[in-house]
Amino acid sequence: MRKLSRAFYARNTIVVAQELLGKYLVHESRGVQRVGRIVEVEAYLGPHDLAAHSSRGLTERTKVMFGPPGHAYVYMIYGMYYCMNVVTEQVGHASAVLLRAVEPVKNITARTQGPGLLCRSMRIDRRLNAHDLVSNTFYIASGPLVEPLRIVKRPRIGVDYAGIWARRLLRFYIRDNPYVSKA
DNA sequence: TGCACGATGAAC
DNA sequence: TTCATCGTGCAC
Repeated sequence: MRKLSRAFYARNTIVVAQELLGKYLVHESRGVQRVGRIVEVEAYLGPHDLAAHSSRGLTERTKVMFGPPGHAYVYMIYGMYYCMNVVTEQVGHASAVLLRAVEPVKNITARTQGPGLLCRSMRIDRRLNAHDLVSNTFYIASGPLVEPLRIVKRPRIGVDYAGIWARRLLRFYIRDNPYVSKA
């Protein structure tokens, strides 16, 4: 397992999103290290992307998106779930990749299909917002070399309000992987 | 200071 | 299709 560096995140968001597939999300809390293999993501391309939170401008909630790459943007949705994103590109670009599903690898017992369940199963909550992912307790790593993944591209989920941006193929997942969300 | 609503998930 | 549940963003 090789921890991803800041340089990995400081690149084109669509590239980072697709390369995050097959990587390992690691979170250690209260002495328990949980690991999940990322199988589904969505790219959010900055303030001009009407589906992205950063399209509302720099606010208290979205300021992490406007910050440096390689940090976690964690927010609460519908009053009961958290969603986790990885900030990409350069400071001010306000782009991120939403992690939508992982395949359980270590110390995960609950379901992991969908962004809310992913966070619940890996004990990711508001306290991890703005956390640096180039760290020792919360990070993403690459595993042993594998054959190229078959990646499916689809429109993003739950962003129908975003006009033409809702139709762009910015949701990526590993073909035939059973842990991809059904939505 | 109030209020409509959401990058969800589950039940009906 | 409806509902749980609450922080955020914006209207007033």
